Amino acid sequence: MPEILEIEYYRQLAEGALDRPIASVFVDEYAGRGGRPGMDPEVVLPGLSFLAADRRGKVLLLETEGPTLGMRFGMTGGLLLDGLAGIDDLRYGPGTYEDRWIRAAVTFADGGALLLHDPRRLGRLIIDPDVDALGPDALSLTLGELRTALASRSAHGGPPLKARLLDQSKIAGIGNLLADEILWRAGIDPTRPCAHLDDGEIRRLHRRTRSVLDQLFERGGSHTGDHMVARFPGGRCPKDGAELFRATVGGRTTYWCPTHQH
DNA sequence: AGTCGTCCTCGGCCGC
DNA sequence: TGCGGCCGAGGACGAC
Repeated sequence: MPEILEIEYYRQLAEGALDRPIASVFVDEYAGRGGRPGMDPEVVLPGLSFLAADRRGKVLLLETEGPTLGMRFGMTGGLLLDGLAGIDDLRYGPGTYEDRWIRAAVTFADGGALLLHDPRRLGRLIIDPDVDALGPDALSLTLGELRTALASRSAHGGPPLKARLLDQSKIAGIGNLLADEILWRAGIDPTRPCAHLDDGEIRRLHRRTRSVLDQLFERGGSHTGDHMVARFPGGRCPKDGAELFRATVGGRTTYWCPTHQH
C-alpha cells in the first residue's frame, strides 16, 4: 500500500510532468469526492501548468500558477506518467494494470498524461488541500517534533502509541505497515499510552523511525520491511522466533513481538 | 480528545 | 472440483 515512501517516488515521477500545459482533466465520481465546492479539477486546471511537485506526508502536491492539485492514493493508488508506473506492485493491490482502474487523468497539450490507477477507489484528487491540518513530515521528523507529537495531557497517558503514530495531524506520513515495522525495530509495545515513554525510548523511537525510512527508501518501499515477512496469523518474530501477537490497535490490525517489544 | 464505523473493491478462503 | 458468498485489507473522515 502506498505510504510516504511510495508517495515520494510518485513525487519524483511527477517532476516529469512540470512545465507542460494542461489540455484536459478527467476525475471520476469517487476520486473527486471531498473536494471544495466550486473547485473542480476538471474546470480549474486546463490551461495551467504544474510548476512544482511537492509532498506533505502522504499527499502529493502539484502546484500551478494558481491552485494546487492534491493527490491522495489510499490503499491501492498508483501514479503513471506517460505510461510509466511509479511503482511496480503494491502489497494489497492486484499487482496488475487494467485500463478500467484509471480513476483520474491529467492530459497535457503535448499528448502525454498523468494517471491515477486505483482499483479500490480510495484515492482522491483535491484542489488546495488543507496541508495545515497535517503534522510535521515523517521523512524529516526531528526529535523535538516527535516529543511534541507524543505529548498528551490526558489522565491515562493518551491513546495507544501506535494510534498516535498513525494520526496524520500529529505526524504526517506513517501508515499501518510502517508503524508496525518502526515499533518492532524500536522494541516498543504498540499498546503503550503514547505519553508514557521515557526519554530513552523516545530517542530510540526517533532513531528507528529514521533508519526504517532511510533503509526502506533505498530498498524500494514500505512493503519490503524485515517485520513484514511475519505479518500473518501465526507468524514468528524474525528477531527471536516468538509467535507474534495480533490485535486491533488504533483501529488497525497490528502485529508485535511479546518477547522483545515492551 | 479519542474511538468507531463507513467508504470501496478485490483476493482469498470458507463451505457445500 | 467448482462455485457462491463472505470477510478483511488499506487511509481518511465524519459521527458519537
